[in-house]
Amino acid sequence: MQNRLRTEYVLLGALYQGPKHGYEIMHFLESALQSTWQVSSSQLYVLLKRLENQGLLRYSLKEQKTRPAKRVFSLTPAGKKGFLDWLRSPVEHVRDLRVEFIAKLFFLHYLSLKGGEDLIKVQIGLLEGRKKGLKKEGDKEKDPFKKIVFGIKVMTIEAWLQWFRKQAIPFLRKAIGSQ
Amino acid sequence: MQNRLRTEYVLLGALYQGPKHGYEIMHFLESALQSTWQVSSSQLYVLLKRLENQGLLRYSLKEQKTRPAKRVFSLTPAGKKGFLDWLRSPVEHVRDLRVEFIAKLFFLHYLSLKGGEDLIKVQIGLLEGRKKGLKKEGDKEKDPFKKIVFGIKVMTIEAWLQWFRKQAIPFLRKAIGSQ
DNA sequence: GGATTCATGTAAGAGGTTACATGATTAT
DNA sequence: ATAATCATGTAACCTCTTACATGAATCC
Repeated sequence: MQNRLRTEYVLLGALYQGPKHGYEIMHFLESALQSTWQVSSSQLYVLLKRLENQGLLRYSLKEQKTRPAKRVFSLTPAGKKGFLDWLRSPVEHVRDLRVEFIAKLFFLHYLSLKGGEDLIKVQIGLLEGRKKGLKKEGDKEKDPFKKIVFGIKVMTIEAWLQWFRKQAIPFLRKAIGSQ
Repeated sequence: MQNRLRTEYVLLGALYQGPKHGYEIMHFLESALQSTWQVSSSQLYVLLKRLENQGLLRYSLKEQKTRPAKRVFSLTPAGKKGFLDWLRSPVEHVRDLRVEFIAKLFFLHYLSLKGGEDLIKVQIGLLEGRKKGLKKEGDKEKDPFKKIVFGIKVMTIEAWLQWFRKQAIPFLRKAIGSQ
C-alpha cells in the first residue's frame, strides 16, 4: 500500500465499525467530516473500486426489489491493518495537518481508539524539529523576502503547537474521561 | 481570463520586466520563489503554451547555431493587464495565502509596484470577517470535535493576521523607504 | 571521458471535478 | 405534480507529476 493516496484511508475508517454501502458511507462522512474532508458521490465509488482492487476491502451484494443492489463493503484484514497503521502515523508536512491529521484525530475519537495522545506527542515532536530548522534557516537568510516567508512558516507551526496543547489534547482527554 | 488557473500568473510576473525564454524563466523562479512555488521544466513549457493560446503572451524565435531556437516570450497587453489585476486582488480562501498571496507579495516587492499595503489591508479585512464568522459558528457548535476544528481555523487566521502586521507590512515599508 | 548545463519538448498516468444517466420511492 | 431521496455509476475534462527524448557545449 502506497502512502501517496491518503484520502482513501478516510473511507477505510468509515468501515471500521462495520459494513456499509456507498451511499451510507457518503452520508456518514458528510455529517461527521464535512467541514474537513469532502468527496463527491461519483468520486466515492471510484475510490471504493480502487480500494477493492488493492484488496483493502470487499463487498457483498444485497439485492433490493426496486433499486439497484446495494454493495455492502467491509474491511479485509489488510484494510484494517492499513487503516490502523495510517491512523497512528504522524503527517510529514505542515500542509497535511489541516485535512489529514484532523481526520486521524476524528477517527481516534469517534472509534474510541487508544494512542491519540501519543500520536499528538509524536506530531508535536516533529513540528518542533521542523520549527527549529526553519528558525535556523531564517536567521541565516539575507534576502528579506525569503526571511519573512520563513517567518510565516514558523508562525503557522506555532499556531498548531498551541492548538495541540490547548485544544486537541484536552479534547481527547475529556473523551476518554467520559467513556 | 478565468481565475481558476492561478499558478500561471507567476509566469506572467516573471515576464513583467521584459522578455525571457523558458529556461531563463525557470531559473529566475527557482532562485526567487523556490521556497514558495515550484514548477518542473516540463510543466513550465506546457503552461507557457497555454498562456500563449489564451493570448496573454507571445513569443519570437531567436535562432542559435547549435541549440534549439530560443522562444523568447513577452507579455501582450492582455497579459500585462491580467497580471496586474491578479496582483492587486486578495485571495479568497485561507488555504491560498501560503502560496498565492505570498507570490503576490513577492512580485509587488520585486517589481517595486505600488499597492502592496492596500492589498494587505484588504486581505486583513477579509480575514477578520472570516474569523468573526468562524468564531460565531464555533460558539454555536455543540459537537466537541467540530468545535476544535473551528478552533484551529481561527488560530491559523490569527497567525496570518499577526504576520501581516508584524512582518509583511514592515517588509513592504522598508522596501519603499530604501528605493 | 563523463557529468552538468543549455534548451526544448512529448507521453503516460494519477487524482480530482463536473456533468450526465438511470429509475423507483417518498415527502410536500 | 414536483422535488428530494435512495443508490449506483460512466465520461469528459483539467491539472500536475514523472519519465523519457534530443543533442551540442562546457566544465572537471
